[in-house]
Amino acid sequence: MEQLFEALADRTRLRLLNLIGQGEICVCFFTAILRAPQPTISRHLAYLRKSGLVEARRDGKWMHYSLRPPAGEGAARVLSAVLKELREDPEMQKDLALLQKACCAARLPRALAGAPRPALKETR
Amino acid sequence: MEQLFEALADRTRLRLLNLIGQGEICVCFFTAILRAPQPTISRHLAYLRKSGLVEARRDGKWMHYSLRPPAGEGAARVLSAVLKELREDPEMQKDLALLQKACCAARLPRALAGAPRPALKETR
DNA sequence: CTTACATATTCGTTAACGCGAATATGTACT
DNA sequence: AGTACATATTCGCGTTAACGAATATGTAAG
Repeated sequence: MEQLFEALADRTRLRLLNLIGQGEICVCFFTAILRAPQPTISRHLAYLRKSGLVEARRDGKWMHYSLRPPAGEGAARVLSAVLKELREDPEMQKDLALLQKACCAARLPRALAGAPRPALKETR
Repeated sequence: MEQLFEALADRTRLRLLNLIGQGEICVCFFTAILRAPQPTISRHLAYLRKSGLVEARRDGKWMHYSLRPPAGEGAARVLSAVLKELREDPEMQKDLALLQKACCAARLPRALAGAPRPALKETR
């Protein structure tokens, strides 16, 4: 349980989780949306992977990350309360807006040209 | 929000919160139940106080700590989910059992003689 | 096989954390 | 004032975490 909170005790990781909560997303979108250096993103994703919160899937050159709901029922309830609460934060909302925009744009910005679009769940 | 999780990312603090969730308790009970050195307990309580999760009340020589529910509705929901989940952990259950015992014992152990008994909420 | 690109990992440094030991503060009692 | 007790704080240390910079891995394409 502390391990869960260690994983959540970092703003970058919370922003990543907030995005991953929307569906399966590949790394290049994270770096574009968070505007953080790629090694930083990669390290935090590795951290989340080791803590069991997310899982990765390789697709050619791209790595897609998605949420892996915790095994225990209680931990799962905690996590979903966290994800819900995150959406109250202005920066998190901005991140989500950027993700929506990137997802639906007719042409992706040059930094993302060719990248597979994230598969977002339908928004409630 | 990260600050909340930094506070939760430590086993000692989780054990303290688990106990404080039962009602207002004074420091000597924490040291007796967790069997940890007094400065350690005191430091972690200070940490929780600074993070706004608990508040302290002086009563003569004794300091009583109690839960301070987070301001935001979402954060409050997260915390209560956490507290509920904590009770699944064997060590946390053991701590609660020791607390109950200390609270209802006819005579307190010598280490706690004279200490004000915690005011536990009724158990559901 | 070389290049290009997406992603991951390593290295070195700096900052924060948790702890034990020692000490300080605050309160009650005499 | 002086002692006893409950609690808080400080100090020094080893461990861990995050970061930028550099480099390595893996895959696709020519």
